Amino acid sequence: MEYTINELGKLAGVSSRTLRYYDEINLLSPKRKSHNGYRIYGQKEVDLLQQILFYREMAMPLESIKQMIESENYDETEALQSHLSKLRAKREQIDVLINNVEKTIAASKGGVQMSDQEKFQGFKQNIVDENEKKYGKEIRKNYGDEIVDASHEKIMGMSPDQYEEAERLSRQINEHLKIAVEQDDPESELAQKICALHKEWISCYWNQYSKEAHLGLTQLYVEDPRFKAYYDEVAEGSAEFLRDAMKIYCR
Amino acid sequence: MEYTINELGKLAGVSSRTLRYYDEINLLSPKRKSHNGYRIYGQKEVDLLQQILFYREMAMPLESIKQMIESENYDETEALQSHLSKLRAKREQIDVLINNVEKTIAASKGGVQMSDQEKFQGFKQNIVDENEKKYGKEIRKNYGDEIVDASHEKIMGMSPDQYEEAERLSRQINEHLKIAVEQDDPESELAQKICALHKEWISCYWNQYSKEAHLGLTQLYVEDPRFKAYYDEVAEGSAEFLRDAMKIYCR
DNA sequence: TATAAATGATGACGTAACGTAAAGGTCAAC
DNA sequence: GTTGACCTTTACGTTACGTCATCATTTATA
Repeated sequence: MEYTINELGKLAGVSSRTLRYYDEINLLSPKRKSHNGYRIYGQKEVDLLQQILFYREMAMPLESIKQMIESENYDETEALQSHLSKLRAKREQIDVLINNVEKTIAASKGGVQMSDQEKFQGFKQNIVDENEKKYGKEIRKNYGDEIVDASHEKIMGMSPDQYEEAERLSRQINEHLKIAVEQDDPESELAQKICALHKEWISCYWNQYSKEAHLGLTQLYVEDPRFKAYYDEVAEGSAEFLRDAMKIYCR
Repeated sequence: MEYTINELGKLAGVSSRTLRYYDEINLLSPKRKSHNGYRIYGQKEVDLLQQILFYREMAMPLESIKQMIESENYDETEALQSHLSKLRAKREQIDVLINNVEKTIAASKGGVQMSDQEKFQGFKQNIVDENEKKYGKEIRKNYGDEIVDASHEKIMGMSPDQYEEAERLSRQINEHLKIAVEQDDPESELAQKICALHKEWISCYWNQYSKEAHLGLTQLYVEDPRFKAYYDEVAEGSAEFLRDAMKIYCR
């Protein structure tokens, strides 16, 4: 089947402007242009648009969608599996929200009290979304979709206590790092303690821990300018220091 | 409890910029400013923010949220009930999407075929969203939340056939209207037939039909400049004509 | 067959909901 | 007494389109 821009738009529930925009940013170009310059979309484009809309539904920025689709190691079936897990996570989030609203109604009716913390249960999704926006591409490139999705699911399921614990660990690591970088000895007791803390910390986000993945992560801290910037903020050169210490720790 | 801007932001999972922006547009202002000009939020603001985030989660534009909250007949419990029904609708949409993805996986693996129509099942949400954006405020003002939400739920549940039927009716009405307005007789057979068709048409969207609501709707067509523009597009003065014909029809 | 209406194209400007950076005030802590 | 953590306002940038305006082409109708 071939479709004109409006036909495809109607089929998929998007405007023709949207399709023109997608063409403009090279996200989805028509199969060909007819002699009069009209955009003609074919079967392949229909399927691709479906994929794109899946990702868009998940609030992924178009730029990231583009990267994903363009990457050579893009596997459609894998992508669909990732969709599924994300959709399931989203449904769970909504269940949390439903629960929250029901609680709120009960609280407004009866005398049941809700803590301010509780009132924002279910909005934590935002953290995951932000994560996706900021680091999505690189992490997914390095670790694959399943791990990232699993991590996000884990965050979503975290209780306030667990979340607080992770934050506390993170602060502790950073404080120690500042001192350790000064001393500049990756073999020192402090450096190795930091590695242990860091292991604890990432275990808050990962489902299964492996030395290889952990070492790979600290390497990513050095290579990715945004992670690097974060650690340089903590202490100049702490990304490199952490990686060197981790090399020793992971032996 | 009192919170500074960052404390509240952390609690609710939004940025301080967001809170400042909400203050700027008078959506959520702090309880008071401390002597040094810092924004201080109190209990009432915490609760209101929770409400706002609920609506935002449903992709409602902030401007509409503002209108809702500001309207005198804003009833918190009622609003929460409306949240619930919307969340449930959203969960159903996600179920449709999950179904869709599973089908797509099956189609890519086995020989099962999927029609292009089917490929975009679940994205229909967009229609509802757009509706909300364009007409949300006025209709909600006139008809209350339950009716609007119920209507949206009904649209979400429509099969492609049903949807096509509604579209067909709409086109038919418009064609007849063009002729009838020319003749300019609201009592004519044609005019009354149009009313019957229009009843059929809105019954596609409404759960329970009433003459009063129907008459009210055609009155809204005359009063609201956007509906009016739509009907003037069909035929100059057709909004008024339709209302006049409906007055007779509803007797 | 002429002409109106629908559909397409390409700019170009507008918008919502913030992000982000610049420039500067305030306050606890070392 | 100055450093660093928060706060302020001002202002420009961004994403994903919506919405004209203007022009070409295609299709339906008089």
